[in-house]
Amino acid sequence: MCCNTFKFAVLISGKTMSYHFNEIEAKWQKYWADNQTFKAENNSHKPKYYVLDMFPYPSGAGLHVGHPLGYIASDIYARYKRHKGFNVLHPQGYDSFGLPAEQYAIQTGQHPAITTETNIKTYRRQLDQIGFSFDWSREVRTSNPDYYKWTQWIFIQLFESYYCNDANEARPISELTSVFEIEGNSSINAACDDDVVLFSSEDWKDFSTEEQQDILLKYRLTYLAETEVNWCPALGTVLANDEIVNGVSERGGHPVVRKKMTQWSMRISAYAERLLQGLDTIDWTDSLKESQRNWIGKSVGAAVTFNINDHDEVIEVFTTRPDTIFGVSFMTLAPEHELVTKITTEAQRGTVQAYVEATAKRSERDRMADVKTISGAFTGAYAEHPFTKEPIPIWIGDYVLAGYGTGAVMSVPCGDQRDYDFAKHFKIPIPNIFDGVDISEEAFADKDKTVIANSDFLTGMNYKKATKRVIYELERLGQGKGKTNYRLRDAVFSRQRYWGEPFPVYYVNSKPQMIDQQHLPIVLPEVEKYLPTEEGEPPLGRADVWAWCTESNSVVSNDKINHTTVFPLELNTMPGWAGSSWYFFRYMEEAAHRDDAFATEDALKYWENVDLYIGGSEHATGHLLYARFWVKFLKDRGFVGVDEPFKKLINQGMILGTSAFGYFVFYSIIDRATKNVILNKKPLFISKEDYNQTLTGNEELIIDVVKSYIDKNLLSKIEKEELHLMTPMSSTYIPVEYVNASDELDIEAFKNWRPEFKDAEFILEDGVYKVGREVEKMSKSKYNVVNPDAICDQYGADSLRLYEMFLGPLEQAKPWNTAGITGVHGFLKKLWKLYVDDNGIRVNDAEASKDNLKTLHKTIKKVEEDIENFSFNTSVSTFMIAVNELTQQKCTSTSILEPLLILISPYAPHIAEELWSCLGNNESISTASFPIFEAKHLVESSKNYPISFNGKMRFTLELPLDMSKDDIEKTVMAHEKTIAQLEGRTPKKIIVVPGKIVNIVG
RNA sequence: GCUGAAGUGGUGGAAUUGGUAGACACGUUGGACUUAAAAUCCAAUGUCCGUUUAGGACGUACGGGUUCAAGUCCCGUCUUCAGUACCA
Repeated sequence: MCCNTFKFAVLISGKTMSYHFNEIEAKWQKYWADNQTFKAENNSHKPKYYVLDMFPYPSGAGLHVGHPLGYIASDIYARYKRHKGFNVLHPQGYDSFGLPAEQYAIQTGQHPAITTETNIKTYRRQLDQIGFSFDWSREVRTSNPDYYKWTQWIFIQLFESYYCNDANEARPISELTSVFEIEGNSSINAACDDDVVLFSSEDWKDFSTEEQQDILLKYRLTYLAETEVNWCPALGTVLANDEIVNGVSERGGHPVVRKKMTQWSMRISAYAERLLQGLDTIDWTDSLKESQRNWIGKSVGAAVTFNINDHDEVIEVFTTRPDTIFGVSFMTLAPEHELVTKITTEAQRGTVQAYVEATAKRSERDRMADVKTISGAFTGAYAEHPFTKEPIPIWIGDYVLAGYGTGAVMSVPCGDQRDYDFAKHFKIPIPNIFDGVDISEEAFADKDKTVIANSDFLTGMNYKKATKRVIYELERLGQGKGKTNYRLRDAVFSRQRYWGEPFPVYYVNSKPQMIDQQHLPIVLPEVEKYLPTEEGEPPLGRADVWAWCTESNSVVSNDKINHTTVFPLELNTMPGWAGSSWYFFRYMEEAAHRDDAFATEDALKYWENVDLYIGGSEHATGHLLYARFWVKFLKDRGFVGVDEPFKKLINQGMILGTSAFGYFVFYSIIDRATKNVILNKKPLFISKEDYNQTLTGNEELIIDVVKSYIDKNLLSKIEKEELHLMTPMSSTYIPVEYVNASDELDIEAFKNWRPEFKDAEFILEDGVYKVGREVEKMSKSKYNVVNPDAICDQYGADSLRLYEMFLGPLEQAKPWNTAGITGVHGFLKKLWKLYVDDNGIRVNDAEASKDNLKTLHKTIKKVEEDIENFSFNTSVSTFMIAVNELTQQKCTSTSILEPLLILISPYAPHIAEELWSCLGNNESISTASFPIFEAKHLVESSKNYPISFNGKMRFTLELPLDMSKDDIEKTVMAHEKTIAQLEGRTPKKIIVVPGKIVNIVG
C-alpha cells in the first residue's frame, strides 16, 4: 500500500477541513480489507496472543447496540496487543446452526441454510461498519459441512474412547477390548454405566458380537441410553425444562409427558473432578468459577448399604454425614426408585401406588418449586441398621430425587431439616444423637460444632473423627465405603431437530456403527418439511436419501435399505453446543490448510489456547463447561496440547434499553342540547406527573387537566357529566427514535406511527411533550432497540466505539442513552482540531514543552494500566483530559501528537489512521509500537498539600516535595489560615504524611 | 434459602495501597456568536444555611465500630441484580 493516495487525504476530503467521519471510516475499512492488515500469521518471531469473542448466532433481527460491546472491548485489546509487539489472532465467525432458522423454515418453508446465509450477510455488513480488526480469512460457520465434518470426527473419537479412572484420562476403546479378552473386566476401573456386570475373559469370548457391542457402549464416552425426557406429542418434540410452564408447553400450551427415549449422551461426569480442579488454573471471575463449581456439585461422604428384611435386594444410599448413622430412624426412597414395587407390602400397596401415580403427574420443576408441602407413603417394608440391626421403616417421598445419588436416603431427622420435617409430619421418632443440642424445634445441621452422642462406638467423637471411624467400620462389614458424589449429570446429545449436525452413525440390528472418518462429512439431507414425522420421528425421518451403503461408502436412497449392505442412518442431530465446543481450535488453522485436520499440529502448537475470551455470562454452565470437557478429552487422546481452552475470561455486562412512554386518556364530549357526540374517544396525552398522581388516587385531577385543555367555547357548552373519560388511563411505548436527547417527542412522527394515535393531542409543557423513561432489557417489543447502523451514520463508528466503552465498566449492566453520545463525538471533533485547522495540518516539529510531555506521559501510564485492567471507560476519560489539556497548551509538536494517536487508535482506529497518515506515515498505525512511558516527565517538585483539621480538609498549601516532615509542620503551623482555624487552641497531635496530607487534631 | 456482584449528585459513572468525595461526560441554567436555528465557545451546577465578599453545616443504602483520617477496613441490617435450588 502506498502512502501517496492518503497523504493529503484531509485536503481532498473536504473544503472545510472538518471531521468527515463517514468518508474517513469507509476509506480505512476498505484499506484494512484490501491490505489484509489484520491477517494473523502462523509463523512469526513475535509472541502470540489469541483474543476471542463468543461467536454470534446470526439471528434475523440483526445487531443492536448491545451486541458489539464485547467485540469492541476485545478489539481494543487485540489492537493494543499488536502495538505491544504481539502476533495477534483475533478471528470471528458464526454459530450458525440453531432453532430460530428452523422455526422460520417450519413457518415459511424457506431452507434454514438460505435464512442463515442472509442473516450472516447482514451481520457481516454491520460488523464491518464498526471497524473491527478481525482476521476474516479464518472465519468459521458451524453449519458448513467443511466445519461440521470435524464435529462429526470428534464425535467418533469420543465413541472410540473410554475413561480410565486409574490413569485419570480417556483411552482408546481398543485397549479395553484387549483387557477383556485376557482377563475380563474385573480389574477395570473406568467410568461406565451403573449396570455393568462382572465377566471373565471366557465370558467375553462367549458373548455374541452384539452382546460385546452392548457392553462396550456402557464404557464409551458417548453412548446410547434410555433417557427420560419431556415429550410433547402435539409438537412431536422434546422440550427443555424452561420450555414447560405449568405442565404444558410454553409454545401452544400442549400437554407434556415424561417419556423414555433412546438418545446419545456424553459421559461428561467422568471428567467432573478434572473440570473442578482445572478451575484453579484459569483466570476467570470468581462468580463464574463458583457457578461451575455449584454445577459440578462435588460432595464427599459415604455409600452405605442397607439390607432389607425378608428381601434379597439391598438399598444403597449416599450420605455426606455417615457419622450420624445412629440417628437414622427411617429410610426414604424416591417414588421412581426401582425397588418400590418389589418391597411394598400388600397392606400398603394401594397407598403407595396412588402416591407414585400422583407424583408422576407432576413435572420435576413443579416438584422442586413446591418445597413446603410434605408428602410421602410408607411401604410397609423395613431395612436393617448395619450396626444395631434394628428394623428401619422404609418410606417413599418426593423430596428424594431419583436423579441424584442413588435415589434413596438414610433419613436422620435430628441432623437434616427435610428429614426432620418429614418425620414430624408422619410422626416418626426423632432420636437425638448430638450432645447438648436442643432439637425440639428444628434439626441441627452444623457438623463442626458438636459431639456425637448415643452412638455406640462413635459416642464422644467430633464429626471428622466419627466419619473416619464409621467408614472404616462399614468397610469392615462390607456395608459401605467412602464415596464422592457429583451433581453433574451426563449430557444428552441428541436433538429431534433438522438444523444441526447429523451424526456419522448408522444402525445394524439396532446397534450403532460409526462411519469411517475418511467418508466424512455426512451432509445434512434435504427434506420437504422441517417438522417431525407423523410417527413422531425427528425431521430427518422425512429424508428420502438417508441410508448408508457400506459398499459404496455413501449416503443412498432409503429404498435401498436391505440391512445387509445398506442400513438406516441416525435421525437425530447434534445439539447447539456441539459446534461451539471446539471452534476456537478451528480458527488457529488458516483456511488453506483446513482439509486434512481440524487444525494442523503446528497451528495448535503455535496458538495453544485462547488468551482472552470475552462473552456473556449466560454460558457459564453450558458452552463454557462443555468446551472445557471436549478440550480435556482431545488433550487426553493427543489431538491438542492444552488442558483448558480459555486462559482468561471476561463477561461483558448487558446493555439495557431506555424505553420511552407516553401517558394518555381517551375522552368524549356530548353536546348538552342536541345530545350529539361532538368528540368521540379522542386520545389526549398528559404528563407523567399527572398520570402518576391519578394512579395514586387523585382522579379529580385528570378531569381538571382535560378540561383545562379543551377549548373555552366548547367547554362552556358542556357540563361535567358530558365529558366522558375512558378509564383506566393508559401508557404506551413510544419508539425511542421519535424522542430526542431531552426526552422531547417528535409528535408528528409519533402520530404517523399507529392509526389509533393519528389524531392524538398533547398537553405541552413549554411547547413540548416530554416522555417518561424506564430502563429495561433491549427488545423489539419494547420499542427501545437502538441500531448501530443509525449511530454509525449519524456519529460514526469511532463515536460508537468510544461511547460503548465510556458508558461504564465492561462487566457491569448499564443503560444505553443515545443522548450521551454527543460527549464522545464532541471529543473526536476536538481531537481533530488539535491536528487540523482551517489551513490544514497544524502539527509541526516544534519542541515539546514540559507540560506537553507531562500530559502525554500521564496519559500513556493511565491508558496502559486501564487496558491491562479492562477498565476501558476510564481511559476514554483520560483521552478527553489529555486532549483538553493539549488544546489549552496549544500543543503542535509531532513528538507529542504522534504517540497520542497510537494511544487512541485501539479505541478510535479510523480517525487515528487518518491523522496518522496525514502526519506523513506510510504504514497503518496498527504497525506502530505503543509509546513507552517515562516516569521522569511526571516528577514533581512540589505538592498541593490538603491541610485538614480533625480529618476535614480546610485549605490547600503548595509545598516543595523534598521538604522535611518537621519543616512541613512548622510551615503549616505558621500559616495564617491555620491560626485562624485553631482560634487559639493548641493542637493535640499533628499528622504529617509527606507527599500526601497534613492533619491537625485538636 | 444458598452463592456471587452491587448500592456514590437530576443521569452514566470516577476516586489503584485508608489520605482533598463527585474526575470525565450527559442533562439543566445563564451568557457570547447568529435575522433565526444548528454548530461552536465561555461560565455555573451535590444538598442546605449565609452572602457584597467570606464562610459554615450535612453528604457515598441504613445502624454501629476501628483510625489522626473510612466510599474504601470490621460487625450487623436493608435493598437491587445475576446464578442456583428439596443435592441427602
